[in-house]
Order: sequence, then C-alpha cells, then structure tokens
Amino acid sequence: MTPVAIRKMERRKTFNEYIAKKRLKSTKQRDIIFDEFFSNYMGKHVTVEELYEDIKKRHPFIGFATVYRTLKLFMECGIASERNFGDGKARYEPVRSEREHHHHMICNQCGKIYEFANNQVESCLNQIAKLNEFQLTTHKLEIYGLCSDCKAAKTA
Amino acid sequence: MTPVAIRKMERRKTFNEYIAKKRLKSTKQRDIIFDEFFSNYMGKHVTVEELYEDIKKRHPFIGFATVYRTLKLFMECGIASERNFGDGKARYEPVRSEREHHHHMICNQCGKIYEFANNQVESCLNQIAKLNEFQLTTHKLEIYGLCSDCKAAKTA
DNA sequence: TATTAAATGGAAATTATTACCATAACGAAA
DNA sequence: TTTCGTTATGGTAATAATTTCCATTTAATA
Repeated sequence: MTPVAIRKMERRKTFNEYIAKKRLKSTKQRDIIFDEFFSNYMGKHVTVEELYEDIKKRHPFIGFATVYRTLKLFMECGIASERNFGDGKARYEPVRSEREHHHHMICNQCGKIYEFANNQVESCLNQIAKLNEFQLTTHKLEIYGLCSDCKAAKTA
Repeated sequence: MTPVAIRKMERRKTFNEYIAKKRLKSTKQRDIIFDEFFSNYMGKHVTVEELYEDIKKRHPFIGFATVYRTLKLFMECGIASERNFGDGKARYEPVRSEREHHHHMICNQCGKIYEFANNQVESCLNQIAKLNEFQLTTHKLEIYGLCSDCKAAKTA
C-alpha cells in the first residue's frame, strides 16, 4: 500500500470516529467527497468550486451546498485545513501527518504555491506559545514574494 | 512628539510620495481616512466597516467605496497591511517600522488577538527564502489556539 | 418496519467586495 | 485665477463566495 493510501485510511478512521462521536450520519455523498478529496487533492490547495466541478463529472447528483458542508466537517475533525491566499476564496488541503506539517510560499507574480517545512520554525512557535501560556492548536505561515522563475524573467 | 506621532508622520511622507509618483490626487477624504486610521488604529486590526462607521460619525459625507479604495491604496504603498483571521472579512493594520514587525496569536474561544514578535523566526524565514531563491516581500504568521484566560476558565 | 433525527439539493438569502457612472474636485498650464 | 484634462467621489447596482432555508430523502436505532 502506498503512503498516500495509508494516510487516506488514517484520515478515514478519524472521520468515522468523529461521525460516531457526534452522532452524525455516514452518507453516500460524504463518502464520495471524502474519496475524491483524499485521492486527488493530497498536497494540492483546492477551491470548493473546483472540487464540486470535479466531483460533478462522475456524480452529477451531488449538490454544491453538500460539498461546502462536508469540507467544513473535514475541518472540524481536523483532517482538512483551510487556507486563504488573498484571492477571496478559501482553499482546502488534506492534512498530512504531523511530521509532514508544512507551510507555503506564494508568488505574487505567477500565483504558484510552493511548500516548505522547517523544524526550527516549528520549535520556535512552540516556545512562543509556551512562553505566552497559549495552548497552540494550529498555525499558519505564508511567505509572499517573487519565485525564482519570475525573478529570472524580470531581469531577463 | 510621541513615538506614535512620529510614525504617523513617516507614513504620511511615504503616502505623499506614492501619490506624487503615481500622479494621484490628494483629497480631503484621503486625508480624513489617513488621519483616522493612523491616529486611532495603531496596533489594532480594523474592518473596513468598522473604520467606515467610525469615520462617518464625524464626517457623514464620506462614502463606503472611498474607504475601501483608500485602504487598498494604503496597502499598495506599504503603509497598511491586510490580515485575514478566518471570519470572512479583511482586517487592516497600520504597519509599524521593520523593527516592530510582529505576528498574531488568535484565541479560538474568545477571539482575542495577541501580538508577538520573534527575531529567530524572522531570520529563519529569510534563510528559507534564500535557500529557495525566493525574493521575500512579506510574510504572515498566525497561531491559533486557546489563550491563557480561556484555558483557565475551561479547567475552572 | 416504523420512528426519529440528520442530510440533501436547489434555490434564495446574506455578506463582503467591486464596478459603474454621473458629478465633483484636483492640479498643471495658460 | 481660469481653464481643461484627469482622477476621485458617493451612491447604488453588480458580483462573488458562502450560508441558510425548506421540502424531501435517507440513515440509524429500536
């Protein structure tokens, strides 16, 4: 089994447990959305609309509102995270394991999104939280600027 | 003169220069909005609506769209920064000097916003950017969690 | 299977932000 | 200062993302 598939199973477990705990229901639609999201959008940053359009191809009966609601559900149980890169629409990403926690560099020119991870930053943040008696649950870090390609294009 | 007043003057200079460079016009409305924003919202995170409502009290002839446009102008010339704390509305904050660059901790419970600064984090980010040949212009860092007050209230 | 609570789809409502446009104000040049 | 071209303004309408509503369907439990 691939690492991606293993991760998917782990998320599925979390999701099922959340559903059970909150006395929610497991539905066909939720299964479909889960599958699409965790199969095709690992490491991506998908818009609700994009996900909806994609799902609609194979499952035309699924409603827009349901996709919204389901992504929110994924957020609540911690298997998806919401990002906001300043273009007015929320983006969602399947969370990976703690070990793979990462952040984003966004190019102001071409809009491309690069990922990076850095242990030193993470431990800094933990220290800061501790120092302020703040119980950290999540954090977001975004770097905006010019990617190497656009930088090169500019000087050329 | 207080430090706040000095800062305000510096921002004013930047703003005037930007206006001159871009052949824009200096208007009564822009003056009023500038003054309100930099006098009363230093260190705050104000919504367009809040700022508009506040200004309207003393200057009822100022329009909503103008406040929007002017804040965007402040952004363009780098004297204001936009924040997005996940409640669907953009917030604006007068930028301080580089030395005072800072980030935010947001309490998921009470919504209070705490500020912090940390040199180690900053230098980490610069290194990361350099390593990826990314030309950094800005960055945002937010910590979400439970503030000490809410944590105390929960266990009590 | 019957019952109850939750979920769904589609459309309408809401919210934040932007665009439009006729009028007003600015600023450079005469 | 007056004129003239340009930019800004205010009010409203339009747009775009997200949420709510509600009648109907579906899942879970007894």
